[in-house]
Amino acid sequence: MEAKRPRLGSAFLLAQVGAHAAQRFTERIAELDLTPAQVGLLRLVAMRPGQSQQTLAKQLGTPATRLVPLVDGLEKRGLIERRRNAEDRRLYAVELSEDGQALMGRVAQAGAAHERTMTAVLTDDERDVLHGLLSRIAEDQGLTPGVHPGYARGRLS
Amino acid sequence: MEAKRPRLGSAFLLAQVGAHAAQRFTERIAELDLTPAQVGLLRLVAMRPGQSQQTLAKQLGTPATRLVPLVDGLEKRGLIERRRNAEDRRLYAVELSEDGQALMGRVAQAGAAHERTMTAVLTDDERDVLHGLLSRIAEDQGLTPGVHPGYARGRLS
DNA sequence: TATTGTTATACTCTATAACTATA
DNA sequence: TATAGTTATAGAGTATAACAATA
Repeated sequence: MEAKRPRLGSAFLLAQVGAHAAQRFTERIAELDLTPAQVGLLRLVAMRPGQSQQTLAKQLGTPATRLVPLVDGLEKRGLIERRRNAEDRRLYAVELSEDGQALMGRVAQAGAAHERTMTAVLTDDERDVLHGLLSRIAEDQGLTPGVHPGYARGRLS
Repeated sequence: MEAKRPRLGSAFLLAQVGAHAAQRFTERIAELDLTPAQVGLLRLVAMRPGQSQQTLAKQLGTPATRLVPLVDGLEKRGLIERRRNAEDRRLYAVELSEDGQALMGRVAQAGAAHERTMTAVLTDDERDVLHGLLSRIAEDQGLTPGVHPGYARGRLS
């Protein structure tokens, strides 16, 4: 029973390969006892330390209520710290702890290994070309660098 | 407060742009009162008509129990038909109705429009290059043509 | 006994809204 | 009164397992 093979557009391929990439990365960071949501938050906190939870939520496009248990878990593991803002004591200033910074180093290693396996079939030149095309699409589509759109909808990967 | 801008790898860009592409496509087909899960099933049924629900579930990588309400909804709308297999009456033979085939034509139109907007920033030559690179990665990673990996984990996007 | 399809239950996850503390 | 953070509730969606029909 042979299947008809419809022409698959680049948009579908992007969604398909992108979901696969997210899935594989999820498996890798699971070895560090981290979920994609946690890594996304850690990455944002690493990029911009000291922000309030409301600000973080807005940047991730997620309701603030989702951040509370996320921050709770990472704080209990000693990866991030909530410090009270002296000027406005309603606000927290969320920062990475030393352990958190060390863990982000391991996340970066996992990301590098992930990068290699995902693009293993390409030559170095082709990798550069792909990166350039994807960067231009990301910018054209108004995507925030380093922020996965999945946060806005609860679906991570 | 300027942010450090870490080097974003192609793997992350793939996940980010891919999730965005899936999100935008979801919005487009919502105008046809369809979800990504429904479109994925319709596409598979269109490619290989007459298969049983168990076979469909295996190809989508999803538990068979998820297929039941999915098929139910599409059958009630008259888009697909469940016919009993005469040789083995435990099995259904799932097929597209005429309305279902017509709707898939509109889905294809939505997909084409989606394709144009997603790659609007690229030249024709660049579109071909991107399609070639993504196709090779998809094959190298063992992805099934036309099947979005999200089915296997419940997350569609 | 094995397999297809279905139903039922429990579980996870999410958002909405109400609540507390601070401004 | 307005805002940051938290908690509580209810809802949607999922998988696991039990069930009925057919082989």
